[in-house]
Amino acid sequence: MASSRTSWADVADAEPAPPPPVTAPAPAPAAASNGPARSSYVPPHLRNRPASAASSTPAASAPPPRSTAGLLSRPGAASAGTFAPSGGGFGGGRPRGGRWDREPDPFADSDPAPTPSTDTPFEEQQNTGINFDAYEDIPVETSGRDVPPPVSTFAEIDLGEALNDNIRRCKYVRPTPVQRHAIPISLAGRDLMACAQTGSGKTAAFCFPIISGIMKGPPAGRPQRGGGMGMRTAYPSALILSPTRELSMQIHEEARKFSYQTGVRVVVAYGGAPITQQLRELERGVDILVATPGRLVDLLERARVSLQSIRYLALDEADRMLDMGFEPQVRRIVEQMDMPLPGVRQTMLFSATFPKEIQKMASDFLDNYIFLAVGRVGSSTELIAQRVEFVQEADKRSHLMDLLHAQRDAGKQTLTLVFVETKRGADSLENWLCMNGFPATSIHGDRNQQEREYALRSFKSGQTPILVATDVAARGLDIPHVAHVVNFDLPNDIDDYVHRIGRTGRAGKSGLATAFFNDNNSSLARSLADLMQESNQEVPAWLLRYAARPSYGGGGGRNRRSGGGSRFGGRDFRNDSSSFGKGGSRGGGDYYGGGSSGGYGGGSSYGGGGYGGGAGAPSAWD
DNA sequence: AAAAAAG
Repeated sequence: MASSRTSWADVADAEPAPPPPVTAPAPAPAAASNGPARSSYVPPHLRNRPASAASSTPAASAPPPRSTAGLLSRPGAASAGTFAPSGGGFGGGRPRGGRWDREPDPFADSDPAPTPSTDTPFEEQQNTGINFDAYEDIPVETSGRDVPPPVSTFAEIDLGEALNDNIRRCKYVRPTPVQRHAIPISLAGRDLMACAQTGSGKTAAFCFPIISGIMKGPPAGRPQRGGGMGMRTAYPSALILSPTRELSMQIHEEARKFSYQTGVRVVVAYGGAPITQQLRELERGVDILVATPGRLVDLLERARVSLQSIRYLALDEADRMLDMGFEPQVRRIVEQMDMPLPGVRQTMLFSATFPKEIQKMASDFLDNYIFLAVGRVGSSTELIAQRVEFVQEADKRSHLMDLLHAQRDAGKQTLTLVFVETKRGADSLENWLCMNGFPATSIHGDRNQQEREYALRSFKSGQTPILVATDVAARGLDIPHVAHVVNFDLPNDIDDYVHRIGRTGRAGKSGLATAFFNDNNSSLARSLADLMQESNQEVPAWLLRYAARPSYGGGGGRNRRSGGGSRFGGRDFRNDSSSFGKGGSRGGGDYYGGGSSGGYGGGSSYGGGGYGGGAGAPSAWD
C-alpha cells in the first residue's frame, strides 16, 4: 500500500505533512428543502449544483441533519452562490463550528514514528536519496485494446483542484510508474488488471480516479426499483475490497487523505469490531466503501448496503481475494448481489502476483480490460538481502535468539517481523520470546481485533520491536522501519514469501530477510532458489542441491518460474497461447511467463541500473 | 495443511 510514508515521492521529502490549511468553510449550501429535514446527505455528483438538481436526489439513505461533514469543508462548496439558501434543507446559514461535524484532519499524525530507546535513531537509517530518474527505466507491459498513453506529471491529468491539494499535502511530487499508467487507464473508464508494487502508490493509483470520477461523475440517480431496500440502506458508488481487516483500515486511512475536502465520503467496514459504529457511519452517507468480504456480506444481508449504485469496484491483493479461501465470498458479492455487471461498472484489480489461473478467474469480473505490469520482480527484491539458513525445527528458537542478540549487540534498534505458519505457533513463539526477555508481541486471526490493532500499533511505534505474525500480516501492510523479516517457518507458496519479505526494504531502505529452511520446506527449494538467483542473491550450495532434487509430487519445473530468468512481474494470460491449465494447484503453475519469451526477458537489461540501483525504489511486490 | 473472513 502506498501510505504517504512509503510513496517514492514522499520519501524524497521526509518531513511530516504540515497541517492542512484551515479553510474557512463557507456556509453550508442549502439542499433540497422541500423534503423532510433528514435529507442532509447529497451525493457528490449533485453537490455544488443548483438546488433544483439536488432536490431530485432520492433521500432514501439520508442521515439525520448533522451529517454534512464533507460538504462543510469542500472547497467547491465555497462557491455556494449557486445554491439557493432556501431555508431549511440541511443548513444554509448554520453557524460554522456549531453542531456541525468537522471533517477530521486525516493528515494529523496519528501514527508517530517509532521511539527507539537506544542509540540509533530511525531517522538516520532512513534513506532519503531517491533517484527519480530511475522511474524512466522501469519496464512496463500493457496489453489490451486501445491502451491510453501514460502521463508523466499529475498536472497532465485533470484530477481537480481539491484532489491536487491533497496530492500536495501527501507530498507526492510526481506520479509513480503505476500511477502514470493506471490513472489514465482508469480515467478513460477502462477495466484494469494491474501488477504493481506497493509503496509505489498503488492505493493512490486506484483511489485518485475513483474520487475524481465520483466528484464529477454523471448523476447516477439512485435506483428506486425493487423497493426491497430500506430507508437506511447505503448506496456507495465505489467498493474497495481487501483480504484483511488491517489492510482495509490502512486503505481507508489513505483514501481519507486523498478525499479530504472533496466531499467524497469514505467509510470502512470490517469484522471483529462493533457493527453499530460502522452502521452509523454508513447512515451518514458513503461514496467509497472499503471493506473485508465477511462484514460486507453481513451488511448486504441486512440490506444496510446496496451495491446497485456501484460504479467502481477495486480488489486489492486481487489474487488473494480470488484464491480458494476467498473466491466464493467475493463471487457472491460481485456476481450474486445487486452489483452492476462488468461493462456497466468499472473494475480494477491490483496485485503483485497474478497466477495465470487467477487471471483467468478474474477475467470473469472484467470487461475489455487492460493488463498492466509495472516493474520487474527480480529487481524489486534486490534491495532486500535474502539469507537462507538451514535450521532444524528443534533449533529454530535458539537460532532466532542468536539473530536477535546479534542485532541488539550491533546496537541496532530495528523492527523485526517474524513470520510463522500457524496461529498456535505465533502464540507460543511470542510467549517464549517474552519469557526470554525479548520485547515481542503477536498478530494472528485468533486474537481479537483490539489485540490485533494494539499489537500492530505497539510494533509500529517501536514499543514492541518484535512482532510474531501469521500470514495475516504478509500482504499490503505498510509498516515503516521494518529492517528484518524472519521466515521462522517458510510458507509453502513462493508468492507468500515474496509478499512477506516485501514488508522490509521499503521506501528505498535496504532490508534483510532471513529464512529458516529444513526438510519440511523442500518443496519450496526450487522456487526459492530461482527467486533468489533472479534477485541477484547468493544461493547456498546446499539449497541448490535441494532445488535440483526432483521434488515430491512436482516433477520437472512445476514449482518453478519459467521465462528464462525473466521474472518480470506477470504477463497477460490472454497473450499466452500455450496451454497452462494443467494441474495447477497453487505453487505449481508457472505464473510469470508461459513462453520462453518473457516480456522483458533477459533481466539484466534492467539490472542494477534504473529501477533497483539502490536508488530507493520500494522493493515489495504486493 | 494453514491462514483469512461474520457472529
